[in-house]
Amino acid sequence: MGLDMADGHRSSSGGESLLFLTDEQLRKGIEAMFFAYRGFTADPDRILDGLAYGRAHHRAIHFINRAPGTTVNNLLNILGVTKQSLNRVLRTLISDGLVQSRVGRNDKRERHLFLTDEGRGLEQKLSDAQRARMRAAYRAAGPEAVTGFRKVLEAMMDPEMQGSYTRLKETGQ
Amino acid sequence: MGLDMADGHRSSSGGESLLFLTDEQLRKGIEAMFFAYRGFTADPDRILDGLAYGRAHHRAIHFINRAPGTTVNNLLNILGVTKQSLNRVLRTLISDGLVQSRVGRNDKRERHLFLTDEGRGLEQKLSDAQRARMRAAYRAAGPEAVTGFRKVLEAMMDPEMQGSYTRLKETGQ
DNA sequence: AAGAGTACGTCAGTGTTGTTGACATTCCAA
DNA sequence: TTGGAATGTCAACAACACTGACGTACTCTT
Repeated sequence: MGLDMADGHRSSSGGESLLFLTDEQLRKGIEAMFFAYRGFTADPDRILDGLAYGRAHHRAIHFINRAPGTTVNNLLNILGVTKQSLNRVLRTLISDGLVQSRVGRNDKRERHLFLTDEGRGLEQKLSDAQRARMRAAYRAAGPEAVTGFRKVLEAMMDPEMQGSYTRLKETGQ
Repeated sequence: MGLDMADGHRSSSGGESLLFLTDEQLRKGIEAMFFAYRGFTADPDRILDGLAYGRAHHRAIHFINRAPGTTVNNLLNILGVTKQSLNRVLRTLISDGLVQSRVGRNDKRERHLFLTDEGRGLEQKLSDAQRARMRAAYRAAGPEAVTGFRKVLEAMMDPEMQGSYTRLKETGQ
């Protein structure tokens, strides 16, 4: 009961080599996610530290760049935070001249969000850093590993988020 | 310059199929990490919500369970936060009777940390939830994908954290 | 034209989690 | 035994999430 956890899934029935589903394997995966996510955010965090921004600003900038003209509501769904929380971030980005907010043409209640040149500048800096690490990891692991990596991550998302992810992947709108 | 980013790595030289290193592929990986991490923490977060605890408490409980008798300093290095931040979390866990802190025998400055029965109970509940999602993802993706998944994640960690990860993996202390 | 509903912004209050700074205790080595 | 290093604790503060309530502007339905 101490360290060795009940290992209820080792070689259950069938002869299908389900060893990769043991609790030990799963725990390794959990810890790998934890440590890897730290590395994943470390480089952008260092850049943001100098400025008055945080991870929340990075996320907003990333997705506005990804889907220019997106509405506040849209962004809200993607980021999964409250509008009050997002608003605080957007307010600073807009007043600092990194993001521009335009009133909708069809529906004037909506605000469409765009990066300014300055905003794109910061986005580049951040995503260059993040891509560099991702590229190194991809290169070290090889193409097949990358396929598996993405497969597992997609299966780990909440279904609605799988939707957001796929939609972004396909259309970019 | 809007959506389609400069794609400086497509089929560079050699004939080695480096298509998996395009900026587009990297960006997909980045977004996959973002959405997947949300799913990864969602289930434990829901459980913690009811109690007065957060993600930091979960992390502490996880690694104390993983390495019983670990010192505060040890835990500090693994978690990558300041000792003051960890201390607040430990204080509530100890006063709530989930964690026990014993003064070191050799070095009385050190505190060795253990889960109580109650602490182990919560740990089980949390890790059951997290493992269930991980298991579903693993099963959906298949064994080869899992190998690739872990490979990429390990390459993404900071080197020091690779150390912590491997050490945990091998010895379990 | 009136009323209901939607999209966005804001104010106020709260909780978790990170930070720095100051400080007490303990150990070890000069 | 004294000074420095290691370890852990307390206090105050900042970032960023949350809820709840409200105001404004606009759209859609009847």
